[in-house]
Amino acid sequence: MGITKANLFTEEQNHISSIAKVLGHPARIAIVEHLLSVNQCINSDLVNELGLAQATISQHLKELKSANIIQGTIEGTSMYYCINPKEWGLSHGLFNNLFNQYQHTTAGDCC
Amino acid sequence: MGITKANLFTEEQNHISSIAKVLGHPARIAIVEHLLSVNQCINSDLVNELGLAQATISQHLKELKSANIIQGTIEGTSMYYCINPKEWGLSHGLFNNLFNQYQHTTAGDCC
DNA sequence: GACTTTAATCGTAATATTGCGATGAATTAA
DNA sequence: TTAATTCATCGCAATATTACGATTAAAGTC
Repeated sequence: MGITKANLFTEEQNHISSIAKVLGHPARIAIVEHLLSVNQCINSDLVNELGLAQATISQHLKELKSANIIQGTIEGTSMYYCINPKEWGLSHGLFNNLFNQYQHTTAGDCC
Repeated sequence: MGITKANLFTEEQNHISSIAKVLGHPARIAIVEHLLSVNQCINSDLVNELGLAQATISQHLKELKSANIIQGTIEGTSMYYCINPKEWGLSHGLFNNLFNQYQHTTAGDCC
């Protein structure tokens, strides 16, 4: 069937998994890391940086943008992309909550 | 062509994206959250908990296990699963590093 | 030995993802 | 106006993912 049964899960589970899914590709991690270090850049910068075709980078940017992880503004013929501060902070919180749920103390009776 | 060009990226980029990819499905988030709260459980527990078929849960568990996020031990006819503390801590660090790279101060000249 | 429980694996169908060449639309430069 | 720059989108091929029924294998119960 190939279609995820989103209705079985909570809003929060769907949210964090959708962020994780978008980060689940090395090119998109590389894009995000580049944006974190240079603050903002355009498509062609990333083509030079990563060695993927322009259409491929554009597609990855589209996915990052549709997940609200990045945002973009037009400037002349260029599209400047940067991290979306709000969603970035939100995602940070979601992942922190998840990872911090692990209790070393009570995890003694583990497999 | 549907195959990720892993050689273009660093070990760390491939590592964090592979963890993100595995967490990029709400069922696997739900499985991990359940393991975090009950410490250990078996396949059939998750079938009851999530409402997905046994084969589907088994497949998700396999992916979580192949990414080292969980581990399992056989006990009779059951397979007990739990969080893999080492990989969990490692992943926590990777995501923390990523999210903490965002600088509110220098991000003023953003798009 | 026959039966139950448990879960991995196989096979299959539907859908999604990845990557890129080609095309098109928009702005800037000459 | 013509040409160059920039990037989104289309269309396609290769591959991966999701979901589940059916089957199989292993261990425990009667």
